[in-house]
Amino acid sequence: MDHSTRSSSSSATRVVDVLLPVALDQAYSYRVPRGVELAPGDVVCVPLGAREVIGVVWADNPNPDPRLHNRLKDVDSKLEVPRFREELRRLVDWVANYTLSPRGQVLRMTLRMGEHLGPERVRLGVRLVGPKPQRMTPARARLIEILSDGLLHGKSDAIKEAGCSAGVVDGLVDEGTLAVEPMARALAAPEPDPDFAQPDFSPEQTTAADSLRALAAGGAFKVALLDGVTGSGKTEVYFEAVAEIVRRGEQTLILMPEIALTGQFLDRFAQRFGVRPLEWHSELTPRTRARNWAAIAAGEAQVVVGARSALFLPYAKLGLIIVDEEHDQAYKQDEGAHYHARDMAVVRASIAKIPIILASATPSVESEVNARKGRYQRVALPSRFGGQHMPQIEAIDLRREGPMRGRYIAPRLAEQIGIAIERREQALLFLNRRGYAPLTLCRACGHRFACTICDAWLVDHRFRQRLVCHHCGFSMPRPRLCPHCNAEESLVAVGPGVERLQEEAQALFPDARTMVLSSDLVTSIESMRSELTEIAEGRVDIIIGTQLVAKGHNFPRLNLVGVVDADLGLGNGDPRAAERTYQLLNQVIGRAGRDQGYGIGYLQTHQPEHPVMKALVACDREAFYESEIDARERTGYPPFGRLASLIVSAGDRPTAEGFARKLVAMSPPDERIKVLGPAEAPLAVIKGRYRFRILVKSARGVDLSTYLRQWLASGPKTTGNLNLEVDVDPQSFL
DNA sequence: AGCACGCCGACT
DNA sequence: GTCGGCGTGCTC
Repeated sequence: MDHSTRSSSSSATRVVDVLLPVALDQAYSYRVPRGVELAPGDVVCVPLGAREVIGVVWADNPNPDPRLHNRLKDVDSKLEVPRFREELRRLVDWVANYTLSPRGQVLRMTLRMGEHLGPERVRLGVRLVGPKPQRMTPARARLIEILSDGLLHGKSDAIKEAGCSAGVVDGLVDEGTLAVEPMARALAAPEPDPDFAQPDFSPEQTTAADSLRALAAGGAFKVALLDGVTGSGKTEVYFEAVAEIVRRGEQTLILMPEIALTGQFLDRFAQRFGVRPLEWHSELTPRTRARNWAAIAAGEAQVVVGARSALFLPYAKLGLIIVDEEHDQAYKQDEGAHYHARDMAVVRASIAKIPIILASATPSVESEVNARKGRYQRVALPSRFGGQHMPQIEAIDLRREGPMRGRYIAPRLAEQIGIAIERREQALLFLNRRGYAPLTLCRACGHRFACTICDAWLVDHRFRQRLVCHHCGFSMPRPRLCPHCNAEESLVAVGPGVERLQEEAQALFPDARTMVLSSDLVTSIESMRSELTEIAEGRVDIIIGTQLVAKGHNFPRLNLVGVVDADLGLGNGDPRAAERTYQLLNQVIGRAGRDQGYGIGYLQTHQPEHPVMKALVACDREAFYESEIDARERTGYPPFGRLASLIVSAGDRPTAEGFARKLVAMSPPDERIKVLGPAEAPLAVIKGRYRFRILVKSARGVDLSTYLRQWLASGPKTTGNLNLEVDVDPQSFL
């Protein structure tokens, strides 16, 4: 009897497989305690080793592995959050499978809510309720003055405003002057009003908005490419699709490549919908992150604007995805799971059976080809809003009319900047290079300052007074003597960076107000936004910036853009170099003339005959896409073929190279697939690690992920300091 | 990802 | 003699 009871109770114990947010591909099995009901998608707390982790029930497991029978632990508890929908679980599985990442690593991105889940901490407020105290002090007077409206003020706000301590409040509470009460929780996500403001559209915009509204109302998986030149009002047009989804009571996700730079976007959204959307990015405080996560999961947040990681959040009822600036390479994540957020957004839309809008002024070649082949619906806005013209673009041939040695602003460009300043307009000098100079060398002995653990020169950063490695972060003070030959005053800075450009601009225009915008000078999203506001309000004459300035700001007084080195991105042998240069320069020059409508861009180049420069100068984007699509088709590069890159790295060169060779030797033969290399990676050493690259190239329809998985499973395994990184669909070849 | 376990250098 | 460095390897 004893025996039968035990066996019946053990067969009644349910077991579930729980996926954990750690680098594990496999789900772990846990027993479900009596009285707990669990279904796939439930968020649970389980023991893992010595700690407790949050995981998600992935499946029922009627036949747990008998080898584990007495090692199974119990699920600790079920969290009071909405269940993960099947749509999201399938996305996690899909992305893990495609990118060859452990499923747990992908799951981790969906659970980024911090440790602050649970009931909201109550905020305390303070209010004036009684007569003035008998003893009045300056601090008490300030506090009472602030509260004299009789309304409930946040306790900490009031204290800060009065410049007093919490003790002053407590004292006045004791005397009956003030009362402390809990404050109602501010809504994490106020509701956007789809009819808050009616847009004033041109006929062209109206047509585009109608198409997108129909797409949104269709409620089925469909991809639209919203292809509109800078200044054409793309954002306001896709807001109409958002409004449609808001009316349906569903959620919209708007992905942005660089959420730090979206201050103006949030305001434009508020102008259309009356409130700001919910934000999701890496700089949220843990508390806000948890609150926003919960609002998204509960479906309270109707519109979410986020960086790529927002794609993996557990939306309650996602109805539309918009990928703004879809061509931007910031969508590619190159750490941990290597994924492209635009591509995975299309995957999520297809799994969820919802529409998706890809927006860009310069679509990626991939999206452009999909639109040409009819796989994506093209919605075009070919002209600027309000009859403004696109900026005119001229090349400055540095071989014929370059600046004198050691200077970087050509006379013709300098002259135009002078004219712009006289007109009280702004000029933007664009150079995609941080710091003062990319190389420092000794005039006496030729010594060049290189990073000791990377294959790279040290970049002179005058602002920080240091020489810095851009790959590992190493930095050292700029020495007075050459460390090689001890010569004094012999070090020279070679080549330009934005800081040096500022020096030159300041020398040319001593009365002009200049400002450098570069990612290494940005300390926080807030300071960045305030600097952008300063520029937008016209308190800067010459803006000097890296690619940070290319993205999505509207500077009303900016009509002149000078690209200091238009060739910079072209020479590195990357198959996407031409595309990226075209997109970046187009975007930067598109900053000009958005309000007054007579912008002009100058391209300083050594190769004005290059197809990218010719297409830019002629404002002929068709010519660019024709030549680029043709080249990709000829060479079998994406989207006409597929690529994966394997980077093998190790603490020493022979180990890395030996492993890479062994790996290539074991690649399964397949006539549709070519395995190239190994070759030394373009950056052969980073942080003291030697890197070799293997390139896998296949025809378009080949399932590269499966091929790679089978290959790597049978190949040599990485141990010790050997590391293998797999990147399916690599974007960059550095 | 954590966290423990494990095997070699400078200290209460 | 221990404290602790972070390399290696599990975690149902």
